[in-house]
Amino acid sequence: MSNTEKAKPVNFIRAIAEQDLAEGRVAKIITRFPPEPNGYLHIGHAKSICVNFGMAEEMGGECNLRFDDTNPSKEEQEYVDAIKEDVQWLGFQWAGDVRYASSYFDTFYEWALHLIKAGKAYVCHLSPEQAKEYRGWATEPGKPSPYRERSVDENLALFEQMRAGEFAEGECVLRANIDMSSPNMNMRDPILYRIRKQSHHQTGDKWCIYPSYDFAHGQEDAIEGVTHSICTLEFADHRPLYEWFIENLPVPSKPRQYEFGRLNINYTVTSKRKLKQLVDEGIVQGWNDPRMPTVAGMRRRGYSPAAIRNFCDSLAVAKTDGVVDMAQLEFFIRDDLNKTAPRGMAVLKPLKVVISNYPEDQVEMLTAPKHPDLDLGERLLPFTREIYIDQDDFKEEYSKKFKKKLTPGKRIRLRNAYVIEADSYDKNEAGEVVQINASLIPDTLGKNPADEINPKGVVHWVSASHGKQATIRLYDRLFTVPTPDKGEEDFLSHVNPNSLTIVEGCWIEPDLANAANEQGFQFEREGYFVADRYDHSPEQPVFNMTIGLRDTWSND
RNA sequence: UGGGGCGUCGCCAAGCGGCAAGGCACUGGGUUUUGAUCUCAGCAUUCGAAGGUUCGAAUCCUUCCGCCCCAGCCA
Repeated sequence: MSNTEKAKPVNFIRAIAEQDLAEGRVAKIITRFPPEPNGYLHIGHAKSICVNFGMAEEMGGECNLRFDDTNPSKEEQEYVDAIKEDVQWLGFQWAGDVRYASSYFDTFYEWALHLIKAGKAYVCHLSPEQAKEYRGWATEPGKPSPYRERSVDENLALFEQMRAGEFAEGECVLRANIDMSSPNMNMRDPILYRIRKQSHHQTGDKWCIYPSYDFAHGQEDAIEGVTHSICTLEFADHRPLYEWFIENLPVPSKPRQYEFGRLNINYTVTSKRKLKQLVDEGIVQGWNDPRMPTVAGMRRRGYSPAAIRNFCDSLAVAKTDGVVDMAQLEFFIRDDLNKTAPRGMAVLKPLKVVISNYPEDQVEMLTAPKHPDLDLGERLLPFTREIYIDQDDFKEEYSKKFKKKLTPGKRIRLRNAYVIEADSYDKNEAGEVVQINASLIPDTLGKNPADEINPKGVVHWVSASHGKQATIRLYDRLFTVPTPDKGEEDFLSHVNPNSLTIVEGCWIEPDLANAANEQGFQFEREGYFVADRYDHSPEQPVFNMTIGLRDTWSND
């Protein structure tokens, strides 16, 4: 491997774009990210955003944000707002104003008229069931609709009636006149317009007919001068139709469509429909639940935009439809947070330690760097006679395996503080260890004990009298199987019932209570945590676990 | 099944006729007041399968096998 730069994953679309630029086929790369506002963006969209905005950015081009809002029955303004926020949070800015397919509806209507006049579109009164029959099947060609031969004038009049609301929903549609025997089902007289008597989040009640995806998408691209229209593999079959419209309509430019493999990650789902189901059925607490693979969820979980972008950029843009390991995403989350997150100490399962030879009323303000490498300044750690350590860091019996834990008669380094030795411990009626009685080894601040009996391990701690209490929410994967949406059973049957654990009564070092919402930290020896975007306050601190530290030792 | 797309290490993925990059994961060593980080090392005689062409094939040709997508008045 070269030590100056890492091998970058390939992007075959980018290679095409570079060639188009070099050969002068296009003067500037224009891409677009075209979500339908029918749900929140997820990690798969994040990759698409990185591809579209990233390519434009790096190649001196532009990328539009365009809502593909051609179906009012599924779309909402809430989603429009959330999507805009997510794109910007990821660190991208679209060229000019936000675009809407719906703002081109007048043009699409004119173009529909254009096709009718050219004898290339007709109003079809077949019912949905009949249309399905007429469409034929893979091995058998479809039959022409009995309405296919209507005259131009009749079609013009009928289409005007459709537009005027004189037909009921489902009564008729406008179809293109292409090829009922095409092996590509998309070419068997596809629908251009259907009736939807619903108000639209952008256009209100202006229309009761709405263009189909196929009749809209390429033309939207053409209107905006998009040069490279990038979408996922399942649209490859639509490309001939995309091109048919571009060829048969007086469009201002000729965009080209390219498809790449959609991003899948194991132990989660990336389908707006399924994510919506998790929300609607109350399995999670909303689209921005930290367990969700949505951009808003990952944000609330404490994933940084940089980490998400690094992950997306590590993925190749290719035509294979694979499933990426969650571990790969997690690597980039840790990688970024390790480099940037201030350190702190938090005790999740408190066990009191009383240091018998430390004066009861004494408080020493120790200092510790906020980051081991970065110059983020120092924090103050009050050290007192009573402190808390984690229950897991004390073992009643010493063994080689527990050499890094505190055990009776053994010493341990308190992180950023002194070395102590456990003298005895107390149990309650239930037999649980409730208190450690220890003694402080003098003159061990920043140095090893004079007797050279050095501690083998380091544990984190919080002052019992000066620490603050906090609620910490722990997360586990949302599904118990790698591919919850494959196989026979409903994906909901694989939901992990223990994906959320709320731990009350955790102790955090005092400064941490003042964390700004959304500030991420590394709680040393535990993992990365973020002050909840909505629920955290200095009075009632609430942290969400972003991800645990890499753990290479077998826990007992 | 007709059409479209894809099959290279557990996962992602280079390679495009000259003798298998890289990342994640994993394993082992070193450093360490985070069992983290960092660091060093290991990790496909083999490229879905079988034939063929060639001095030489993951790369070319045949056939076969497997997986995904379309058959909504969804996008």
